[in-house]
Amino acid sequence: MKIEDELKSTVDYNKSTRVVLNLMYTQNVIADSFNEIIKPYDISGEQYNVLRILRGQKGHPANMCIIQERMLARTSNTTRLVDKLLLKNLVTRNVCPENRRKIEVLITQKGLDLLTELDPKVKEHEESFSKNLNEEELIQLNTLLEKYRTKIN
Amino acid sequence: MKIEDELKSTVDYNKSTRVVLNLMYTQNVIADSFNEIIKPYDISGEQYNVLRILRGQKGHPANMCIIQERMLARTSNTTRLVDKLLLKNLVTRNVCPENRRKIEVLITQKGLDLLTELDPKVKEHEESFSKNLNEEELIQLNTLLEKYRTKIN
DNA sequence: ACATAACATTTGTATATACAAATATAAATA
DNA sequence: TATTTATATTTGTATATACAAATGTTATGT
Repeated sequence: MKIEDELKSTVDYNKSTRVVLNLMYTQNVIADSFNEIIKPYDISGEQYNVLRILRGQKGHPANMCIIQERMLARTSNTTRLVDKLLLKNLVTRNVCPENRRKIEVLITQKGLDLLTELDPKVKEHEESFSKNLNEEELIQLNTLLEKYRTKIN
Repeated sequence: MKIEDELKSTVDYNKSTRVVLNLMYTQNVIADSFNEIIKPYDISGEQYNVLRILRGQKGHPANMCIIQERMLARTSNTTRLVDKLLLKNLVTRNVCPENRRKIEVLITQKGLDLLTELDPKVKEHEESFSKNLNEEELIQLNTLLEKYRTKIN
């Protein structure tokens, strides 16, 4: 559906505006649908994102800086995000002995189990959208997005 | 820049995952850059969005339902969003005489002036990204996004 | 060694958002 | 006309986020 119709606009946007609105709107559609999936598991999208980052560490601890720079949305508060995960025993948190400024965050077995349970649902979610495009179009969309966002100085 | 590099991933994502992450991440880049623009004017992105909807009404009042269905992100609280705009005298709010359940929201001259001042900056913002693509690619990106998000039942 | 700067994280506070329940009005039905 | 249902908005509450300032630790320069 055209973005103008989604947003009930009576006038057509120009191409530059359309891309911005299309991107913002599409991201919202994806995020809403994703939130439906994780809602029963009582974690937020951001919390899920952190768990994924920690699993990607493959046993190596991640400090706050690392988590922050790998997150989709650079939240200003990784501390409180990790707090929430800690309360649910999905991660552990310890002061790094080599550099006491740093905090070592690790995913627990419970956290890994949660991700394993979610994996097929997340895969299904991703594919429910991507199946609307063929292989070539998927590659094209990825390429265009990467090209689009890159600010040239 | 590849999404894997942006998110400091050591492994490559599959195509479906890449699109989701690319979309989420790109939206964040755009939103962050947009927030920079409006920050000096002391309004949030959502508030700007509501003002744009109200200007689009061309003098016709909009009620809460209309505002909500035209917003990029369907916020669960249009009331408090309009509250904020009201405090800054950017909109007026009145009970609709024909249907006292409805609220008529109108943009004020002050609100229109603010938008006029922001217009060139917003245009520049949109074009700073879209200039990375040529005409054909822009059309392609819009088409792919519209196709991608459309859930087939 | 001491002062200063840089780094990593946390905390305070104000604002924003999500969700459900409450309120108020209008329309439909018996 | 009284009752129920539907519609439109608001409010309460809990949680999340943004931003700046504060804290604690390590590195650097004199």
